[in-house]
Amino acid sequence: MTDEPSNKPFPTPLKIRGRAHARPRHPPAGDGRDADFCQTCAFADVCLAVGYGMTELNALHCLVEHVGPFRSGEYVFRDGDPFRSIFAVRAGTVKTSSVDHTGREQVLGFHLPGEVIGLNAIYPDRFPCNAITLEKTQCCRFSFPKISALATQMPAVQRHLFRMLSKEIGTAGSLAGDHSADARVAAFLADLSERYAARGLPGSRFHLSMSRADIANYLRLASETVSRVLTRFRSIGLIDIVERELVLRDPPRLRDIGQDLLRG
Amino acid sequence: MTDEPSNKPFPTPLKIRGRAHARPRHPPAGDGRDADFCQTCAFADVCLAVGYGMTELNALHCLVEHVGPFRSGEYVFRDGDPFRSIFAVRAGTVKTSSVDHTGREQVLGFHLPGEVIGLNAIYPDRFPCNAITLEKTQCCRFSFPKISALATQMPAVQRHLFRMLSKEIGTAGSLAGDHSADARVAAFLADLSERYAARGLPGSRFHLSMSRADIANYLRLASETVSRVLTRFRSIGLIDIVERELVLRDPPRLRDIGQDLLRG
DNA sequence: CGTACCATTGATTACTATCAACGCGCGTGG
DNA sequence: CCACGCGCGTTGATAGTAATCAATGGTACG
Repeated sequence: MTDEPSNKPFPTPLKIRGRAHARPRHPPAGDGRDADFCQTCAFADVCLAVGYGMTELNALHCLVEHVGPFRSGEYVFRDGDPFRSIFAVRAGTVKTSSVDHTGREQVLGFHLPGEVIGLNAIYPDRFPCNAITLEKTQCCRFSFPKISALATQMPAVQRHLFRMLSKEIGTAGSLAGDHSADARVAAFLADLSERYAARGLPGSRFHLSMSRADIANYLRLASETVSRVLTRFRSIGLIDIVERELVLRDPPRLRDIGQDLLRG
Repeated sequence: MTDEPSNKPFPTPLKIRGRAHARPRHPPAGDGRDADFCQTCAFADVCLAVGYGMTELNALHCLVEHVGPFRSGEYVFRDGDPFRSIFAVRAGTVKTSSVDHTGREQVLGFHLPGEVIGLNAIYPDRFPCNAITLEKTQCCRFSFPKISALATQMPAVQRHLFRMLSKEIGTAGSLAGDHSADARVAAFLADLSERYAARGLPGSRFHLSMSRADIANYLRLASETVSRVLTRFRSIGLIDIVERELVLRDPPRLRDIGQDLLRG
């Protein structure tokens, strides 16, 4: 649930980005802010691992296509769509969810800038869930056949894909335990905080782009319960929250309350 | 949660096995029953995909090591062990579980013959759980560096690894929903049934190699609740169960009760 | 300015955990 | 050989956590 350690330091990523974008033909990329976006990208460490000036690096960047911007509530992909690409969130937030046979939505996850979605579609060869933007959002699209082919030539890419996939196995199972509503909410907030921090964004003060209902659905609680827990957390000084603006006042204690969930 | 479709038919696997075992040097393999074991192996379809007589096929089989037999209650690997290999169950049953900070066990899964364990260790580079045998069990060990190297040369192997990893993302999340005790138990039994059937074993009549407490722990229920549900299922003619011998009397209805959990 | 959605709070219900006791089978040791 | 202890499974009684039902206030948007 914590983030990829190798992502945290970005010694000299901008130069890499600059070089790569020297030939941005395929996608509609090339605007001035790309370097900033890529800095948070889940593939950033692959680029670093590869080194400068290699043809493979260009290959990786050439198979990226920028998609979006999406407005809030749009679909990046839909449940049942044939699987051809994986996506990385460049900016914004994406919610993945499926709809059960009774028509009820099941939120599977929230995905922040730099995170990859669609890996769970490889096996069924169709997307097993919807990906819906929660705010204005931009994504990168990676053709999976192309990146697979690249992986056979570049062990670093293959290794990175294996690691991302393996990591998701762990995160997918982390909600499975039977935990109290307090523990679930605390773990949720602490996890979001860490993921923001891992991408260089403020981890103790951020905006919740999802509704209470989405949080509740994700945590398998009633939205009323989420509301009550947040109110209680605020009343004991753990957090400040007005609307969707959140301030963590005691992250260690929050982590502690949610520790069962945070693969402790 | 259902099994790999491409595993179900085994047109002509035995010949492949025979050829492969023509040079069983590395591992202590080579006994007469290997063909039977491999027939249920998770890598069987890879072998099929590769075709006959290829050097890569030999490479795949050469990097297999047979480990065990383990007696009931032994460890295949332990939480925290450095990750070097993935394992496939050849015969028997393996339980994976972790221990939380309070010392309580958390059962993550049960693994039947032909299923692979250890994929969730790639990312942390250590095993994030224990793997404990529930009965007399034999496994195959695949060096991960070696199989990774092989994957760069053989797209079919890479593809298979990607697919297995992706599949586990789905299964790992399937317990996350908030489902009734009835639904959980029904889904558990139906899932076991299908997995046995997928390997050519009788799917409506089998032995539960795990205790009620293990089942309950896995399903995040109390063992008393599992007991009550099983008793009720028997009383309404859904199943027969004495001790750990189980007969499914109405698999469709069982699936129906557990449908929420069984993805779709 | 009204409508609709979101969030909060209160009252009640229900499911399952927990506590407790008992039966059973099995291995051990007297 | 039998008594005993132990682990496992079942069944009963009680309690607690969170869901559900219900109502209200606030905010955004048309």
